[in-house]
Amino acid sequence: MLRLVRGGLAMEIWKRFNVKELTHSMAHYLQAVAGLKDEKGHARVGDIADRLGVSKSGVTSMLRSLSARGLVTHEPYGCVELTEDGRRLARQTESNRQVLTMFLTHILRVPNEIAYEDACMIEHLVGPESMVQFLRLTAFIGSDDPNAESFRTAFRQYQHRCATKEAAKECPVCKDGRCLADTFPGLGGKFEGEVAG
Amino acid sequence: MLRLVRGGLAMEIWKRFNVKELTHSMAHYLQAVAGLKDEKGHARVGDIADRLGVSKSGVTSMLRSLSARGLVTHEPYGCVELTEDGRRLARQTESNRQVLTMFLTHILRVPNEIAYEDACMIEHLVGPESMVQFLRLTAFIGSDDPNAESFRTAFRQYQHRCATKEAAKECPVCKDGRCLADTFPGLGGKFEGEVAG
DNA sequence: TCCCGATATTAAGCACGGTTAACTTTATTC
DNA sequence: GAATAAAGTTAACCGTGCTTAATATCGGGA
Repeated sequence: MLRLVRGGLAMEIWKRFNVKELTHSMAHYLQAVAGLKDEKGHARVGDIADRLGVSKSGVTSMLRSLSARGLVTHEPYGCVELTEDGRRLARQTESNRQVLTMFLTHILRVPNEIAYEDACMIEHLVGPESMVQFLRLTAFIGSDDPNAESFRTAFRQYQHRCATKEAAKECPVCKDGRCLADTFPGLGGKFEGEVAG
Repeated sequence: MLRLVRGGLAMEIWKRFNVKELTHSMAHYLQAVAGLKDEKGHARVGDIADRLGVSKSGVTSMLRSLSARGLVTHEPYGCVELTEDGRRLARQTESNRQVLTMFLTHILRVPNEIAYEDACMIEHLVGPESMVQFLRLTAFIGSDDPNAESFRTAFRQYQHRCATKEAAKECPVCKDGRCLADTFPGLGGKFEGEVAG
């Protein structure tokens, strides 16, 4: 599956993983700097290292990369500042994480710890077009629109039915009493009773 | 944010990115092998290289890694076979991609190309607990449950309202006539009229 | 059977994102 | 104001996943 990129050359979709605006690490460095700036007024190498659980030399090295991309400024032995681009990307990633976490916990009702981890893994990889739609769906399902309210109730009931094999027999979605989740690879019935709510 | 891992040591959530069962590349190599096996009956180095758009030496090298992890078998100059584990992971990743693509295109109505790319980026990163809930939500919204049907209609209308600033003024979800999408970083109103439907 | 072309592997190198150890700079304390 | 502690940097190294170039292996035709 190819798609054109700027310049006319083609690159397989899966390979674009490595040319994303931000790597997973970079996204978290930017968020660490933004968070420290908020909380303490400044971000220093040691603070970033502590917050991310990496060595100080690792931070120095990553700051070089981020500097080269114009996302932070950092003179040796000084504080780290986000550039305008860096601030924008930090905000965007943070917002993506919030929307995804909200969707996973409130709509899908995935256990919190799992939701946090999944959101953290993909926050920098989901494009803005999808993210805004995630936000719209989350907001709408949570709204007081009467259709949303009745949907919430019905979907909760459906999730409960799917959580036990016996109840799934009367499920309007599942076929032949087989929950879709049963045919879903890698699950092995491990979700019986797992859905909160 | 820490969480315990096997062995009692703690690892920051964001760092688990690098210790996932599969890397992004590995997931796609496995899927390539599975696909070639299906389509041609066998998978050879050159076929994999062509399908993924990488060099043959890159394939050889990656097969060494996958072999070491027990996901493929490959004797020099021979064909590549998936092990039981490799097959399982290939199936799981493929299934994840399908569920995510369906959710993004059918529920969120993200343009196809964008949905494919986003699904491809995150397919190996979303845990099974979240994936099965994605599947349930997608299935339920698409079902003929009357609550689902009225919800579909209402959500489509909401998406349309949000797609133009004027209509958003009457939106039951947005506050003060400001669509949530407007306060969402990195969008800059670029979604006016973008939602199909 | 020998040779050639296709196929595959190895070798060497690169960028990334880490590590530890050694060193330098800055800050604190007396 | 020097000694020392704390903070930061550099150097050397590692594994991953690619690249190109050179080499090795395999299979089919004269």
